Amino acid sequence: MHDKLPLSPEFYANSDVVLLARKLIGKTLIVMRDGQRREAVITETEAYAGITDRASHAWGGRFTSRTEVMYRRGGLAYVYLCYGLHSLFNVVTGPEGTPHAILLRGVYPVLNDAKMNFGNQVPDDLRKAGNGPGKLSRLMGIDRDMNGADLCSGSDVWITGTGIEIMEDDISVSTRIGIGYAGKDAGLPYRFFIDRAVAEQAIKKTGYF
DNA sequence: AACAAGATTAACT
DNA sequence: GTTAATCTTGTTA
Repeated sequence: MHDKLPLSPEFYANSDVVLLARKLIGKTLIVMRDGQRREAVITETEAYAGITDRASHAWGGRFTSRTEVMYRRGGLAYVYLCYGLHSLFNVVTGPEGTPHAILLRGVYPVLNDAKMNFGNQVPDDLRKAGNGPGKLSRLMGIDRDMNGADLCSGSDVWITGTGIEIMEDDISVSTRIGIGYAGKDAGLPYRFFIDRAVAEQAIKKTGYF
C-alpha cells in the first residue's frame, strides 16, 4: 500500500507551468467527499501561462474576485463555473504573484468507496466518465466549494505522485481546446494527454493497488 | 443596469 | 454537424 502523500509546495512552485502540466500526466487525483474517497489517474491537462497568455483568465494582469486565487502560491485549487453548468478544476502553480494554472481535462477512475477498488475491471459507464473537464469534476465530486483548497494538506483534495509510470513517448501534445478567441496563443502546444488504453495498461502494469 | 461571452456537454438531425 | 441548457463574470459591445 502506497502512502499516496500530496505533492509538495516545492513541486507546485516551479515557474514552468508547461513542464508541470506534462508532469501531472499519470499522477493521481484524490478527493474526499462526504466521507467517501475517490482516486483517478490524470490523463489530460492544459497549461495556462499567466498574464502573457491570451487564453488565461489572468491575461494582461486581470485581477478580479474570480482570478485572485491564481495569484497565490502554487499548490492551491482554482475552481470556476463554465457555461453556467460545469465546475472546472485547475491547479494553481508558480510562486506567489505568478498566476499560472493547469486545467485538468481528463482522469481515469481507479477507486471509489461506493464500488471499492476497480483494479482492471472499471465498470463500462465509468471508463469514460472522466474524459472532459466538466465530467471530471462531476465524477470526482468537485465543485466551487473547493476553490482555494490547499492541495498540499492532504485533507479534502490533493494529487499524489506515487503509483503510475507513464512513458514520455506515450504523452501526446496539441493545442488547447475551446480557446479560439486567444489569437496567436491558440496555437501554443500546451495540451498534454494519453490514450485511455495507455492509462489502462499503465495502471495494470504498475500494479496500482 | 444591462449585456455578451464563455477553458462544456449531451442530445439531437 | 448543430443546438439547447444555464449563470457567473467582466465589460460597457
